[in-house]
Amino acid sequence: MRTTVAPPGRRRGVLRLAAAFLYARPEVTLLMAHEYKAPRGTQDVTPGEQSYWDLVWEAASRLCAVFGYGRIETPIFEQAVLFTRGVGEVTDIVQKEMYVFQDRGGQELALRPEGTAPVCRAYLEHGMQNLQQPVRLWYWTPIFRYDRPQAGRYREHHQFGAEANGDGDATIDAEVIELLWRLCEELGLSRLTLNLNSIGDPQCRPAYLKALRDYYGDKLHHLCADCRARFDRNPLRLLDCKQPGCQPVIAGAPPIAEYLCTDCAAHFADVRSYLETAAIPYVLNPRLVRGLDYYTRTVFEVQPLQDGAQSSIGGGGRYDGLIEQLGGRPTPGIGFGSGIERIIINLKRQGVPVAEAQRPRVYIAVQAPAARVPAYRLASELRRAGVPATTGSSERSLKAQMRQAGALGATYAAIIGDREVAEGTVTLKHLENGSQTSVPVSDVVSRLCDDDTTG
RNA sequence: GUGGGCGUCGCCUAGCGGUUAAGGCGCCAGGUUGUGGCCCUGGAGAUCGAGGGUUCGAAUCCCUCCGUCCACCCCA
Repeated sequence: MRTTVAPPGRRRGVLRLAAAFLYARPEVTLLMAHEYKAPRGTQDVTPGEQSYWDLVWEAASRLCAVFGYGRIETPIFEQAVLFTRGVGEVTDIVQKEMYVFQDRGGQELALRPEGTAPVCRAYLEHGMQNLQQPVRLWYWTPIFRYDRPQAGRYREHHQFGAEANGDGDATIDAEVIELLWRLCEELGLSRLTLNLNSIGDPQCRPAYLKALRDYYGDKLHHLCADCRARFDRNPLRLLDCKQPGCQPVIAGAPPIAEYLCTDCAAHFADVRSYLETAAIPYVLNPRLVRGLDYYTRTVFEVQPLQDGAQSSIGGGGRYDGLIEQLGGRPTPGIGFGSGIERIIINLKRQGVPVAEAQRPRVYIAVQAPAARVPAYRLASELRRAGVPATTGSSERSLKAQMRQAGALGATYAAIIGDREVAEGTVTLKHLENGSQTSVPVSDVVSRLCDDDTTG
């Protein structure tokens, strides 16, 4: 005998039909719980996380003030050509990671994929060449890259960065590096390495690249597929391949230090000596190269000692050709970008303490309907006096409100009920030692302002 | 873009062909009449990521997609 239950396929069909019917009614659609999710690779920074962000923001802004850098904010999107021309057409950032779109007027725009080019654009646009040089600027901004997300790598992340334009002297290199390093110090991060290298300039780099290609030319069959691609596209990158099989070849490669022209070599020696003067513990890393086309001479990067993958928490370098590339007069520049999320990951890993969440000083519990207005008036007066005050809801029992007061970490609970309304008082309970007293309403504000230490 | 692991209440986890899908945290409500944190009791909360398939029967097996994590690539 056949069962009356429809086979699964058909049952689902019926359900689908019902669903289609429901969805056809807009008022129902709105009620259906829908899966709204933050886009892939993005995240919400909830109140519980803010202490970390505040910590980094405060250290960064304080240091920038000390170093004499002024904050600049540039638009979150720019003409796409700014980046294709500035960062380099063949870089990964431009080729496969930019969020590019057309606005309704047909302009090609890009969500900012890095911080340096916009700052240089603003430098030119505002005629900052006419200010005292160098012009020292810093920024804190979201950065967008269409990448495959993983730990510490997001499609939207935030960077704190600094740029000094208009002065090619090695002291500026040292200053900018010192700023980044001091940020790490101030935040209490330890076990970090500051890698340093010089990749030369248009005078000497071509000769080095030729030497590198000559050396690699007959060894391509020993290399990984990535390296064979790098050989054509970006030979400097051959040097920092992590494949074990490529290491012997890298070890025998000509070191760039021997190919630096006298100017670059002298500049690099100066940078190093300034860093030593400031006791900044750098490590020379002849394999350190950077992925953006605009870098010249000094390049640097701060890394945690641990794991290798996308661990860099900040890096940068000199870009003496960039401003000219963007249409300005030849103008030297140097800067860095640091990833806030990655800094925070390391703060957490290293257990760096952060401020605990903001807690109300007083929680005002409403015991009876007659107390609603007096309770709200008291809350308003307290806030006006700068005392963090949170009110309970008269819809909940006193017990529930007291529980909430404790959960929020309030120092005091101010209880107002029929008795207090009649007497013109509030019952003030100190939640840590449990003591409570009756206080005239008119005294509560001064009592909670002055009395900072005891109950 | 390439390769791999994983997806069960808000969070952490059990279950791995037939269970009313279990527990902890958190949340809510009680433990007598106006009071928190500990304890006790109860409750709400999960179409087991989504869609398809195999099967009498699927959270459990297969496929696709999505998400997430790891490595590569790249970078902060």
